[in-house]
Amino acid sequence: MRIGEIAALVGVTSRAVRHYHHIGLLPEPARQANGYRAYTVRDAVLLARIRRLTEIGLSLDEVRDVLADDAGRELGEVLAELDADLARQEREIQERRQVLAVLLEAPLTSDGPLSPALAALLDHAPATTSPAAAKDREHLALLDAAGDGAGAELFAALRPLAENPGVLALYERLDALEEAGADDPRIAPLAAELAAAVPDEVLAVIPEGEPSATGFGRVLLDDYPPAQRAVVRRVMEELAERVRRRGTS
Amino acid sequence: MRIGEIAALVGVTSRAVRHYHHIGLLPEPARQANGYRAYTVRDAVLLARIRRLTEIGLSLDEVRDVLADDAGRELGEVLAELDADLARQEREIQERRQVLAVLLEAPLTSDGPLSPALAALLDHAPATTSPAAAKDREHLALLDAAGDGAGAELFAALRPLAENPGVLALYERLDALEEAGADDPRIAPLAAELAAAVPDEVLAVIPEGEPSATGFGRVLLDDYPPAQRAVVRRVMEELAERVRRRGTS
DNA sequence: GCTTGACCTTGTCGCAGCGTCAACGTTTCT
DNA sequence: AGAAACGTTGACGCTGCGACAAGGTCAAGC
Repeated sequence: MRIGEIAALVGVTSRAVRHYHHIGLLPEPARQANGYRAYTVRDAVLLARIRRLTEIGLSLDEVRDVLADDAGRELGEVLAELDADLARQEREIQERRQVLAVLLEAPLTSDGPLSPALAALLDHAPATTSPAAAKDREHLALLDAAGDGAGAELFAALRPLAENPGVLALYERLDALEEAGADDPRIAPLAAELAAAVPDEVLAVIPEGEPSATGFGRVLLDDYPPAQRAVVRRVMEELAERVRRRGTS
Repeated sequence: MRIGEIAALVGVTSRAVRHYHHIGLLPEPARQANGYRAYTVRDAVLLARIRRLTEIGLSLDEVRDVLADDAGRELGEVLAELDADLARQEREIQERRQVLAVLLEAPLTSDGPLSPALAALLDHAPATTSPAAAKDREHLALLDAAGDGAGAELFAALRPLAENPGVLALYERLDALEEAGADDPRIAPLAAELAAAVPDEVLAVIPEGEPSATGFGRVLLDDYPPAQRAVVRRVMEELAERVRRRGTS
């Protein structure tokens, strides 16, 4: 038999047979005078076993192991392990499909899919075209994807703030500072009002230490032009101060 | 932000971030004087969206598509397609696990897993140490894995032959011819008795044409030493003759 | 005898999504 | 000042072959 014949007989491609030779899974048969590989029925039987095992789902390495110690014992182990692996994959797929089902249900935001916690928060926030609000939403989305899962509590704690209609005016006052200098007189009062609007529940979620020391806080500040940055820094300082007072009282 | 910071913030590895740069998924940020990449919050937000999408199961190409036209419309299509794909995978896994369950149930043969049809046949065949019988089983296993699924009917048709206790004696007479010449006088009578033992049901499954013309028949013959080959060839010819007589009658 | 087409040969690249060196420069802590 | 922990580019590795390149071989038809 030549390679095309044995491949067709067993139901694999010639390329696969050569691949099995290359990785030492199937021994190279003798050659004819013209250099063609000359296969025997033994080879075909072995190749057929390889095909059966790969069809079940074994990797070529596992096939090699199973063929190596030709007791049937190892096969049992490998199959059991494979079944466990498939069961795990099945669970993973089901979980992902559940996530997908939720996402397909919800209206699609332009920021891509969000966690349910954040989606709920944004749902309750009023519609606005304020750039500062948009930036805030981006920052929340970033925190959402940060992966540590700590965002959920924060989002829940922010719910009263989102429902507070006075926040819109504060956002507009922040927008007005986009081109202002760091010494603008509007900074101090706006920061005070913003800090006052933050509900106490949020304080419990704020991480310890100076806010600008953590990478996240510093990076957020860098995202703002000078006057806005001054406002945000003051708000963060004020909140940190409230955390300290609360911790000692 | 430097690369390690943005990676930790979003929850991916630095290597992944560089990979996204390499494939053009995430634009390269400006560099600091020392050559380090300097990331902004914009980059982090974009990277976070990438992470959310890949976590859902999108390929990087699909992520690129979704980010490209930033309507939410394409995302819906991609997600639906992804869900369909996952559903398909889930079915495949379930089917393979069912196959596995059958295999784990049955006693493990040294020839590896067999189709249920062949396993049933070999279950009903008497135990023997005859080399010819072993070779026969190998050939059947080969046919079993040949993949065209045509083996199942043949195996069912062979059931009476397997249960025929006289077959053992015939196998032994075939074994005795292992070293014999092609002109041995025992060839003709053995071939006749073997052919007679083959039940009529088998004839319906034998493929048309001269048996030695098909690759499989010729190859099987080559697997035998001369005298045994002569026997097998005569049996095949005899069966072909019976097929013809049956077809015309 | 010559061409055509269907085989065969070895060797290499490609695929998805990074992990993991290598070999080297920068920053930072002690 | 030295070490540890960052950063840089570049390249190979993993799975299981498919696809191509650049030929050599063989049977059949003209």
